[in-house]
Amino acid sequence: MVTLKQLAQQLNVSVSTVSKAINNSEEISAETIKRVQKLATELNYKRNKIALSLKSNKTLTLGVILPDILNRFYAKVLYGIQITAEELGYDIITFFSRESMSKEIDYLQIIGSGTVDGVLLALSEETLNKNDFSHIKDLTINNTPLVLLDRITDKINCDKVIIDDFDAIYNEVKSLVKMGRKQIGFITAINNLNVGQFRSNGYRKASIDFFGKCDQQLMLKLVHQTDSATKENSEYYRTAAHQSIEQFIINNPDLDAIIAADNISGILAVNIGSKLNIKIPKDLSIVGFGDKLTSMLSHPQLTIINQHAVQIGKRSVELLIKRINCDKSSDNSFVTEIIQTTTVGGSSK
Amino acid sequence: MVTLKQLAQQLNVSVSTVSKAINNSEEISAETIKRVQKLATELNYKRNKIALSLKSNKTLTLGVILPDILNRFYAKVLYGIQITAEELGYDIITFFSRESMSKEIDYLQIIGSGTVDGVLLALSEETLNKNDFSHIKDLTINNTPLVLLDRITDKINCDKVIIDDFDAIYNEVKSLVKMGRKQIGFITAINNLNVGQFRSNGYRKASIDFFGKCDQQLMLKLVHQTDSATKENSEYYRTAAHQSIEQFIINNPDLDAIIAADNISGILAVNIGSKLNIKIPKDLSIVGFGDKLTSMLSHPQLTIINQHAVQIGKRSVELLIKRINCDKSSDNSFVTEIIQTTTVGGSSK
DNA sequence: GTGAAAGCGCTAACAA
DNA sequence: TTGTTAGCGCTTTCAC
Repeated sequence: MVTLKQLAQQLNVSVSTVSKAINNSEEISAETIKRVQKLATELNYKRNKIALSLKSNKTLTLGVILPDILNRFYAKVLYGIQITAEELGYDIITFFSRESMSKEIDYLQIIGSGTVDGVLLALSEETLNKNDFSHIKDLTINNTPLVLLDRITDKINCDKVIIDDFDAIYNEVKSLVKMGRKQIGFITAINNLNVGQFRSNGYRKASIDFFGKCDQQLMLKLVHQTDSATKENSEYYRTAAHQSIEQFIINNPDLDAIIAADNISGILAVNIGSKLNIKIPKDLSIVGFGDKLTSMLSHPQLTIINQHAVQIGKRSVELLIKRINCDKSSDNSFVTEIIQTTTVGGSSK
Repeated sequence: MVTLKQLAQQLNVSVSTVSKAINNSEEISAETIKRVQKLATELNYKRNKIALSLKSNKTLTLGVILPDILNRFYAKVLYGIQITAEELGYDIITFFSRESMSKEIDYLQIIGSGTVDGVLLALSEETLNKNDFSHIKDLTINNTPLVLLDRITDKINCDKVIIDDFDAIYNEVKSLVKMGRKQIGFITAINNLNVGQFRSNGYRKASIDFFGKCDQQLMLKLVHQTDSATKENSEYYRTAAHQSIEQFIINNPDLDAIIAADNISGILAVNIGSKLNIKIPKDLSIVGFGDKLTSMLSHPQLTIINQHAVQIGKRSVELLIKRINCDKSSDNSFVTEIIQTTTVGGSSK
């Protein structure tokens, strides 16, 4: 790595002159600037980011902690984060907590040592279950801006970006009712997450509003312990979940619609329904979470609720950087931004 | 952020004493160490990574450039990278080139300014097409260790990690032949990538070896321009590719096996075959790339060739860090590591 | 056992 | 217009 010092020596000028010339300072004569910059490009000089960070106390780097990158939703979130961060001149340093609280703590420790200007975090399942957020409050003490996304908690005071989980399901039930569906079931494999709860609540409220009651028989709650992300839970889904869903469909022959709260149950339901020779979506309309690709991969096509994951990433970064740049003293109160979902494809168009 | 200086002032000792005490130096008396460390934890002192980097000329950070995180394969690669990097004490800073050469160049520029100790790179489609790698050679000049993974080129001299694309397909054909399949088709949507070519070549060679010829009629090459990653090419797959595959299957009624070179065509083929009321895998065995989850989501189940993406990420990091730590002068020649694929699930077990 | 000083690469206030 | 100096936070050599 060539340094200012080396350039200065070769050109017989001082380091500060070179520095100023590199930065096109008006203090420096046009000629010197030219000489300096010529040599700089020749020697492929790049200003050392580390040194700049030390001086300016800004790293232009954001820390990102996501629970699980193998979940397509978070992959899209990360995509949105990276693209947007880059547009705004920031790098991202990325961690995957694998739904583990201790990993989350480790990563926050690493991040807390001056490497980042701000943190984007989606809480791990374990953290949410234990309902303990002390490790995150350290950030606040350090005055590091934080944006919580998707997996959030009321217990931390910061900017947040979420999707309208409750409304998403509520509106989906409403729309299915409008299309003439008489018995709408609900499957969830994520009732242990707060987003999962919001979705269940949306279903319950809608059931009561539109059918006068919420029949527990129509709600299938799949329960499994969180595996490490590498295992992908695929064994669980392949066996236990598969059977439960099949039983659920068989036990409820009058079902003419199913809403799945997570992105895998929906696809499974389509496959199982199709195996059971049920006409989808004619006799059974199935709605799940996901995106266009998810929808395309299932056959017959699953109707999907698009969570606009990229948008969540994007808005989170925008909020975070705004917070980083805002005057600490002017205590702008924190905002919670709600990204609207939309329904696309399949049967409910 | 509390600094050594502040600790020193509060304790009425010098900065260097504090530094040594924090680092448990033997020069310092046990008592002082205790005093210092007590205050340090009290004030939540963390040594400033940036300052350390500047001093040591090591960042303990790796740069990662992947073409597309929405591709599950690369998501898994990234997962493997992060986990392994963390184990070895490194952070990762992540970029997605979106298959664009200019993005790749931008990112290498950013990375080239002293922020990372080494680079992990899977080349963008555009870079491979243009066959121009000058921007990458800059790294070599800078003496930044580089590991190319999955998408590689002979033109760059560095460590590489790839999967055995040729053999994977070759062996799959072999295994299908052994199971009595008489007419094996091949579908590829990635013939523009070098990995795609390897796979096609594996099919060709195997066809010639086992059937005495390679019938062009049995090879379907899907062509589409690269969209931005957000668009997910889903429109293309939903329409044009879907039709082409359907025609392909209809035009080749004697087909009793299909190998798909990419992870989407295989799933599409399953869905289309099932729509055409073909018994899968009894009458038509379909093999594609992917992982357990992919396989589980298709119905009937796709047989899949597992690329062990996590393993690729893991080995890449290990090679890179080994290279970072090795004596620059001792010119250990570069290695190319080949990760073996395996076939799982579905019909070919 | 402790401290002073130099230096990593850079910028910026101030001096010349 | 150019150069000198100090300092960002830390480590490390060398005095004391």
